[in-house]
Amino acid sequence: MHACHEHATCVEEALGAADRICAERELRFTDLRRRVLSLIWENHGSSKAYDIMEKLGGDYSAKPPTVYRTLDFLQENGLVHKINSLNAYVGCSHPLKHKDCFFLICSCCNEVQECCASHVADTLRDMAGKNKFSPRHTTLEIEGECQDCLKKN
Amino acid sequence: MHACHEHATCVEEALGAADRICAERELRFTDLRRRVLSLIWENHGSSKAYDIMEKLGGDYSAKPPTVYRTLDFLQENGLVHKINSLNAYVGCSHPLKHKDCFFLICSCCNEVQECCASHVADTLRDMAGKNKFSPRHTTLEIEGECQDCLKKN
DNA sequence: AAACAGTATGTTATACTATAACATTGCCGA
DNA sequence: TCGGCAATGTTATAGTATAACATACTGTTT
Repeated sequence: MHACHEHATCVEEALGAADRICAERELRFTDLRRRVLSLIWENHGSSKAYDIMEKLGGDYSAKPPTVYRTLDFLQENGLVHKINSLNAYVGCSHPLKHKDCFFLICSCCNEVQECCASHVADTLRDMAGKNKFSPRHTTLEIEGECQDCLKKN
Repeated sequence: MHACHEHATCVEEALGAADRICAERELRFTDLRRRVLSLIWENHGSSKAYDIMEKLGGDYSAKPPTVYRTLDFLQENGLVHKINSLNAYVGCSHPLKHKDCFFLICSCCNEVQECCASHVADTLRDMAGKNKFSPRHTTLEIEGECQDCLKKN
């Protein structure tokens, strides 16, 4: 499902992008934030907050507020997304232009693909408009089976 | 936001519809199930599981599994929907034909409007297809502000 | 009616998800 | 170096959900 065959590359790219974004915005991309983002990207699927917490373990012996605050920071800056239907978090594949994206969640291999399709966003905006509704944030998560898993089964 | 000005009517209609659906499917629409569905419909907004639990109180002194099991039953039979972004539940406005619906959630008045628009569903299905993805269930929740609240503010 | 099977509900305990409130540390400019 | 602010640590608790097992209810068969 994922286009990235050399997975270490994904992680490095994501961290590099985060470095740049934080530098531009004069935000501190601290060791903790870097480590959490890295852990999230090391997963092809989505990451649960408490799993991240355990992986931080050791030196950090992190507690919930530490993890949630870090996740909040990453979300606010478009570096990760929360998947509401899973209570889990995924790295954003294209930070900076991360508006109106949605997710294809394979319940077989657990991978999550982020998509952006402006015509989908347009359709949703039109529909909201017809209902006289002013949208602020859209949660669009489609659960199903990805191509690879369909082939296998 | 809601079309129903005589709110008691909504509740009665929803209970009546549930009666019919359960009868058709030879399911038991027990007192507990009826009561939970009624509590959900008495709210214009969405209902939290633990709030429902408290309202059941008295005679029932319900505990979490009782409430969640009842909610599961209602969901499985299309009588209520879970709003993942709120961890809350709403009554389904048109049970039996409850496929591909989505929600407009006003964060000002907390009302939730359920919508079905086949062209939205079509757009999403196309998009999934282009990504070689076979969708099973879609979570589409749009948070924003409804017409009434926009006017007021 | 009594026995039975299956569904529904009750009960106890616990897992999982998230935040409040306050303390401490670390960074950076005045 | 002092003061201020951002980041992280710490303790406690709130909020959401399920597992596992016990009991009760409903309808059918004998």
